[in-house]
Amino acid sequence: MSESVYKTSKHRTALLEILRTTKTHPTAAWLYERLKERFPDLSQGTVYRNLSILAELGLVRVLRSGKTFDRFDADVTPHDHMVCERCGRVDDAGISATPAGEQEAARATGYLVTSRRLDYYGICPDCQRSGDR
Amino acid sequence: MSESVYKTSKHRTALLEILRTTKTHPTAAWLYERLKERFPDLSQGTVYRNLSILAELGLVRVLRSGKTFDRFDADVTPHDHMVCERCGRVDDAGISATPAGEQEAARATGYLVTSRRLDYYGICPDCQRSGDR
DNA sequence: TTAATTGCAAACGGTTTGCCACGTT
DNA sequence: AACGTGGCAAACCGTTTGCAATTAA
Repeated sequence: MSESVYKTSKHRTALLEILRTTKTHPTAAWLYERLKERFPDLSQGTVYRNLSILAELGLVRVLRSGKTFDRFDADVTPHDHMVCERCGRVDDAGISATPAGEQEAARATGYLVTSRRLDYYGICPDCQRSGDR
Repeated sequence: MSESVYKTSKHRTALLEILRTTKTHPTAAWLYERLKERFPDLSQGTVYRNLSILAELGLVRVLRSGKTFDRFDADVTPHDHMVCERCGRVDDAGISATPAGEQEAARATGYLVTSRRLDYYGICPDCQRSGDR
């Protein structure tokens, strides 16, 4: 996990491919199921290992969401997220709004700010429709 | 955990008190240690149970941070956070910046936005000082 | 050949939960 | 008496890791 020179691997390549053609910010479990279709004797460890390598390479973003499990995003350009508090779904919120307060916050706290994450929480259209509760 | 009418409890009261007089956004483990000083035969379950009750009552905010464990905040007014990527420390970022993009994002995605969380990531002053790596 | 990759299964670690005794109302 | 609360320990569950076999370079 230190100075490795990563070799290419079918699994990792396929994993990234799936991630890039998926807009739903999948969980590791979902990716595992999806990838297992192509590699029947795939193990969870492989998925987790490769996700962390992809994240290390900056090819994937880890969204540690409000729920207990992580979600992953192959779109590493800065953008915000909408998190549904009912069903846990995560959508893109479009272009990231004002980094306005960033400099101010950095100055006030003395932090060296390298990135930021903005998540909106609410109810997704589907859950609004299927009303109740 | 549904329609309970909570009774007062020394443990819960003390927990909230500690939380309110602490600016460091403690972890459950830290709170457990702290509270154990006052209640020597305290168990972890009690801390977790009470934290979740306090959260349910809106008296505490759960900051599911970039790290693997949660942090808790008794300041439930809207404000953002600075997360140190080196040591995991979490500070307040001061007054929350304008929710400028919020309406736009809500309109674009169809979400009913109820709240948002803005976290800045970077290096805290201490870690900047103790340089290296 | 050499080091990265994988499957497997056990381990990890923070959090949750079932059980029963105790405390509050 | 009725029911929330707490201690204890086991269970949970997403994730990590050690190991031996496999595979890419």
